[in-house]
Amino acid sequence: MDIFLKTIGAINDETRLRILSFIAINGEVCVCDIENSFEMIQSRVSRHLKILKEAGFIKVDRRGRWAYYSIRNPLDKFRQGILEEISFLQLKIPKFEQECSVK
Amino acid sequence: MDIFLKTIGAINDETRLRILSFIAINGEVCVCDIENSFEMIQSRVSRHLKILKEAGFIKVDRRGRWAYYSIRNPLDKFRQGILEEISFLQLKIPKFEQECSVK
DNA sequence: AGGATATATTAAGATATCTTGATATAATAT
DNA sequence: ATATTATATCAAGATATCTTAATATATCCT
Repeated sequence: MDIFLKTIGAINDETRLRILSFIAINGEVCVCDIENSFEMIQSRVSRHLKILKEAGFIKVDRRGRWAYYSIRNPLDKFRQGILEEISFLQLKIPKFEQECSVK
Repeated sequence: MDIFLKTIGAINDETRLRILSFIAINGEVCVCDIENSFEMIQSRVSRHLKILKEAGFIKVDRRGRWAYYSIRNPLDKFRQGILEEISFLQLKIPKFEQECSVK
């Protein structure tokens, strides 16, 4: 129940839908990639990633000073269905701008 | 997109999850049945029903002075999946108390 | 060690959602 | 027509969520 509302709450926000789609499309991305691609301030991105992670959609892999986020795998049927539904939406997803982790 | 967030927003509330389950379990129910069964004031019930209706989960059939709400049928795969998921939650659903439409 | 960089957390204001109580509407009953 | 009943809507306060700016933490580089 609690985790259900957490899951639903996580996708009840357009910013998070766009970030989630962005990750689904681009695979493993670090916080600064999202920051640069979406032109959002860091604390905002970080907060949304945390909510998506706690809702079970994404996982984080820390390597060096970077935190790489990606879709959790395997993903249960319910979240998978949600991801599919989100993929049908006409969300404005920015082009991937790699600025930090490779420079 | 808009309708997606409306759908998600509708189930992002425990009260509405319980009302939705109640309707799924009991079939056609009128506002006062929900009012009595849940011991909630009328305006609150009415508001939540409106949100669930606008999110595409339920429909209303007005007969006489009563408004009968029931699960929309047919229901698309996505909303169907959500309903199923909700049915797995251990929600406290009150016993159906029929007080008005038959008296 | 000290500085720079990437990310996380916190605090405060802005915005949205929920609840209640009051009022409006519409159908029925007298 | 007037009163009653069922439902819907509105307004105001309470609560939750989102955004930004500031600060904390942790890693890397020299």
